[in-house]
Amino acid sequence: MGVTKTQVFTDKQNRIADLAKALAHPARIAIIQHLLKEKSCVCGDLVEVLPLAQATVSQHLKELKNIGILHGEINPPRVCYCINETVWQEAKAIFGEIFETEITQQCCN
Amino acid sequence: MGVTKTQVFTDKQNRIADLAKALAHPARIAIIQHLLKEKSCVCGDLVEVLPLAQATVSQHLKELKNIGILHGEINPPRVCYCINETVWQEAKAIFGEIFETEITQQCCN
DNA sequence: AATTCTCATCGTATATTTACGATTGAATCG
DNA sequence: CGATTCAATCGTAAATATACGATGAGAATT
Repeated sequence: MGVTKTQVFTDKQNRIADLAKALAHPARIAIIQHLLKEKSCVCGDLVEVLPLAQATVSQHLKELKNIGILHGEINPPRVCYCINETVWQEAKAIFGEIFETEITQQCCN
Repeated sequence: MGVTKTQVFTDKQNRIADLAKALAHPARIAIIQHLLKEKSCVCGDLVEVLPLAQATVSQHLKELKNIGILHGEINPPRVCYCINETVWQEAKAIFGEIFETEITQQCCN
């Protein structure tokens, strides 16, 4: 995309947007769903589950790691991924806060 | 970005990703927050609130309209925007479902 | 009819995203 | 040591996103 003018928004707005961006791809949703459901969280398993090349899966994992949602643990010769509970709770709270708002106003009357 | 291979993912995974993508920019978060908080939802008000050009705001509004989160009501010479409660509830349910999952497994032990 | 107001759209420059093959790095196995 | 395995990274092509000035469309006002 182009350059997002992050500096003109609040830290919180930027954080919400970043967390949402991490969820803004079906492959990453699939990765998260898999990690929530299965015990196995080895990278190779994800490559089998997802119909994407290994390099692409690795790239998606990197994004999820960068935002903090996942962390990987090297367990040679494999790498085990799991959800970072702290960030997961943060995301849960942030989205929960947004959606808890009741839509009171009937706009445009 | 590149081409997302949407056809290899489930409809639900794609829908979640699309809704997340709508939230994946601080300007759109700011727009939604404003619409949740204020009564006024006229486009011009948003242009004043956001430190972005009118064309840019209009573009963000269009994206939120496309995904269904907002709808606009022409009220000459203004356009009044409001949150589409149906889609809002859908998003609330979808994200709620994801985050309600308990993280049981202590991965990589 | 001309002006003004509000907002959408066009055109465009630039940056980022997605995807994949190829390669590299690290560690185990034979 | 050489071969193999697993995963990250590199390099790259193509598509998409962001931002903004300029222009266009529609309606009310002067």
